[in-house]
Amino acid sequence: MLTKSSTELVRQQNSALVLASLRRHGPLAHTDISHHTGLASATVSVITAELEKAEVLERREQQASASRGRPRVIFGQRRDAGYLVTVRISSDMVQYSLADYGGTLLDRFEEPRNHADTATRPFTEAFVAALDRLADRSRIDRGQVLVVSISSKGLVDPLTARLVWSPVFGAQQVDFAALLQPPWRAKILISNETLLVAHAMALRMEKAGARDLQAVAALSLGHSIGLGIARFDRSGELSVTAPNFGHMLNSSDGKLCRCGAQGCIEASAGFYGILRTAFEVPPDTIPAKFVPLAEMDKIALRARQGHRMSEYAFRQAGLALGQGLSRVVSLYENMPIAITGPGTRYFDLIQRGLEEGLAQSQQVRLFGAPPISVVPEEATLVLEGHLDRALAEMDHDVIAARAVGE
Amino acid sequence: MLTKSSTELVRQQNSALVLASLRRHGPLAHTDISHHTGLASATVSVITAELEKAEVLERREQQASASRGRPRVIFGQRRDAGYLVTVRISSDMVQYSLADYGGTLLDRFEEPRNHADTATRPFTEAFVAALDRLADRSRIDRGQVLVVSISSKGLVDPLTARLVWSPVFGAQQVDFAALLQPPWRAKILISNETLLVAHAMALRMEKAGARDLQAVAALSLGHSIGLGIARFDRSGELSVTAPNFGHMLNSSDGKLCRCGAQGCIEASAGFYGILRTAFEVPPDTIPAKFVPLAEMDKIALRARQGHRMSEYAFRQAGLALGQGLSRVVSLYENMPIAITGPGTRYFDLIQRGLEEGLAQSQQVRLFGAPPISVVPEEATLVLEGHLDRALAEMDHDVIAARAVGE
DNA sequence: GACTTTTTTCTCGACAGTCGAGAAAATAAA
DNA sequence: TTTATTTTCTCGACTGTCGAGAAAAAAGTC
Repeated sequence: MLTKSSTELVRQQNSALVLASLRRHGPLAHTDISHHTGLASATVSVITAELEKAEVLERREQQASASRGRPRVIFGQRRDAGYLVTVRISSDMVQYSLADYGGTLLDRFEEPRNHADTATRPFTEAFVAALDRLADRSRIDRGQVLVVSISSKGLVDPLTARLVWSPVFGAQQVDFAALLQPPWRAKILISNETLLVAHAMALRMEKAGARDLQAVAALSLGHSIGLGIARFDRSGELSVTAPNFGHMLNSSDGKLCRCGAQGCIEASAGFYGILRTAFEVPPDTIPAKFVPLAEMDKIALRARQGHRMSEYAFRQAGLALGQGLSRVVSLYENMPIAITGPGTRYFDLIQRGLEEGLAQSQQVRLFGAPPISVVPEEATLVLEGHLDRALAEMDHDVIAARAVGE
Repeated sequence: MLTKSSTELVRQQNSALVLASLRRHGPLAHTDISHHTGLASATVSVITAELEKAEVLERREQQASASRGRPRVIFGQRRDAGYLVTVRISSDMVQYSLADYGGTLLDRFEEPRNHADTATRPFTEAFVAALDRLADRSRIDRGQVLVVSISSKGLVDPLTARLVWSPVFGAQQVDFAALLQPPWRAKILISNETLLVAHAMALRMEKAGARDLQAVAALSLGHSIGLGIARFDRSGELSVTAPNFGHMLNSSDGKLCRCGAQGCIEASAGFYGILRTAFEVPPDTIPAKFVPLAEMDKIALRARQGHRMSEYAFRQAGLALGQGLSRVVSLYENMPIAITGPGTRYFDLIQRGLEEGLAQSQQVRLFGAPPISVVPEEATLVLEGHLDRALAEMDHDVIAARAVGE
């Protein structure tokens, strides 16, 4: 159902536009804002004045007044308007970061995890302690942290802010919102990790000036397989999803996946799947909990030296990925695909199978194979995604707060 | 990118809201419009007055003034505010319908097609002649037809209004816009047939009061296999797509599809695929151009009587569909699935395989199988979809016209 | 150092839109 | 004929955007 519009919503939309253009282009002068947003100068004045009064924007003097004329007044986010924490959960460590409203990283540390340990209790305790540590070290009032953005591999329910299924905790759910007691009042965002990568890739490509960009997919290769899809909807807004790609049925080959099903893509293309094939272990063997990169490197080395079974294992992984991606483009549309994650270092071994798998479908035969790029720096992308989503959320809240009179 | 908002856009949005509520609930009084849209009474007055002046709405006296008080003034669409034509192209016939702005069907006829005939020329000539015939028979000025909505199975490019790949014309494209010479000024809409079914199903379910409805999929079974997905996006608007489901890779079983690829779902689950398996024809045999329903009925009869190969053929079809649907819910989300098309009459033979195929994926194991319903009246649904899309387009144009001062 | 030029920001009045309250209209019941 | 009831219509207040031009603030010019 459509909803009614009103003059107040107009202001909200346009305020959001001003904040968004400041996010994209950095601090801007009145004139530039007007130019980027398409709003009349007078309108920009009213909006910036309001955001200034709300202590969200601040004026900065222009450093070198290059040209003559009245000097520009540059508006920028007040860094202390709020803070955000990002938490990146992976199987072997948890990374905590603190950033301000300007998007500047203030603090960061990692805590190793024991991947054998699947209990949630030690984790939740460490989580609360880590947040306290972040706040204390930077001397930030806990109430000033407005968003905590959490990412993990696996399935996520953004509405209830819970992990539905993760490789780390399985089906055990963690209610993050309940962990943050009163001095804390942050909103919890929870996202699939590869969703954040796709989000960041879409931002990068948009910034790089890809004009007719419709959608981008990110594929993360590692112990598990993740996919994120970022699409610009009709209204031009970015909407990202993390389909259950790793556990989508690939083929009824009986390969046991650690999720308990058989024939998942991950059972062929995840590190444990590659290892199993390379060592000719029966496909219904329960998968290894964790495969160190060093172990994978060894298999890759053998494959590059011509060892048949190792070569075959990587090729089969590529095939499963290619077939899976062909299904993605069949069910969505052709879109550029960015491959990230630790598995990118074996891309040479995977590529052939991947292309072969892609080529089998009508979609690819008709429209050609989607452009594939390899972007190894996954961690950077994840952080970019975290920041953009958390800051957008904060902007949104700032604007909504005006309505109830803050 | 977000776009700026303005008071004019507010009026557009709210006018659209009024027209949409009139579409959903039929002719309404001032008070009811206000209630349904949430707009203030005064606002409704201004909007209806404007639409009345634009000759889009008309006042109708209330028939039986049941209660006392000032009698209500009912607003309804002026039927003569514009007309639309729907064209449904299928392999054996083309159906033309004419409807008015109120959504009432005025005329309809069908023209048989020779399915052996894949040339576009005879078709385009018949198309133009049929449109002339519709206009003449109902004595409607050609300029009054504002939308021509065309549907076919296959892949469609809505932007250029062309069929990209259809079972009827293969890769030959038809430029419909070029066919309509000046007295005609209708806008061409072109949609995949099953997309319209999904659209109509979403409308029906919304009307039936499904509150938390996120998405619906429609699966059409016949000589070819079609899928449509209708989703309510964040803004609550319905967005529908027609993924290339029928030609998504199912498995590398070497079954030749009529699209030229191997292993498509259609090659197992389309009528020609079922026939091929039932008759134990080698899977790389070039598929039959057309399988009469009577022929399929015979195979189904044999299957129901226990003939092993026929039973197996249907079961394999179901398996391919189930596996395909499991991939759909893995890549999108769990959603109700409505099955339509001539193939629904064999649903009893397909069901087991379908459920088996679905059950293999983690998504289904975690969230359960999506609810499946059988809705045989495909033609009705297609028309409903046509009407809703065409009328929405007309409403949209009416409102946009105000901006340039009509 | 006073004036001019240039550039930017700020301010004002006009215009478009929504909203709530209450007046006006139109009917049935008393 | 009057009253009660229901609906539509109208008016003034409020919020918002926009264009034009005034005001501000610097550098250049004589």
